[in-house]
Amino acid sequence: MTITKEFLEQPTLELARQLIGKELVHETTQGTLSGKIVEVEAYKGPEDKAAHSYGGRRTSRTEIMYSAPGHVYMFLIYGMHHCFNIVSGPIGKPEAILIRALEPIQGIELMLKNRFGIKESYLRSQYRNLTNGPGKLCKAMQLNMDLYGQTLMDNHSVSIRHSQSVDDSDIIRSPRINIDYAEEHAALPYRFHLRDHPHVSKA
DNA sequence: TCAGGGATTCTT
DNA sequence: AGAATCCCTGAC
Repeated sequence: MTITKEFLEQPTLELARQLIGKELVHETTQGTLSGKIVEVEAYKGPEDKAAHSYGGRRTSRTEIMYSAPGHVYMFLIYGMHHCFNIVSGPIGKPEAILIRALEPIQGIELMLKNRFGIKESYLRSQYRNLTNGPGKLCKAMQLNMDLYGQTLMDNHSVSIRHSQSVDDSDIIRSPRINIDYAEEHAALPYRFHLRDHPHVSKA
């Protein structure tokens, strides 16, 4: 069962928490790809120095963050890697949640092909390395700039499904990764991940 | 118009 | 620890 508008309208930090354990699904022409969300980070709009929308920055890149929750915010980082984000918060408040790691569920062979181009024997050893980072999961799941501005709801190619619920005691909250430039906001506990899960990004 | 830097990943 | 690699942003 797919998530609802009401689910997406939760405050950003609660939505981030609730996304842990959900299944991210991408229907491609080559098949269905999906994975369980095991790590996310919240970016809280104008008042968060780590956010692209800090200070109300509103450009063609960040524009979608000002729209309704549930839109897809894609961006390219370091000239090479895509990152997949879900717009959150009320309309006009530019918040978003970065999906940082998945546990592969469906379409694992295609994901391996997308990531490494190869080969059955290579598979097993690389399984844990398939989607354990924001750029890696985009490559594996074929998430790219074409998805910018899509909605997670209206029968688009990307969606999120409910799965088994996750207990609070299995979730770790900690500071976000690679945002040293955010000064006093670098220490905010806006990262959520499953405890001891092998597909959480290392850092 | 242009220089600087980045919500990363892979290799050395 | 350093490279790859290029779009976005803000300043000039």
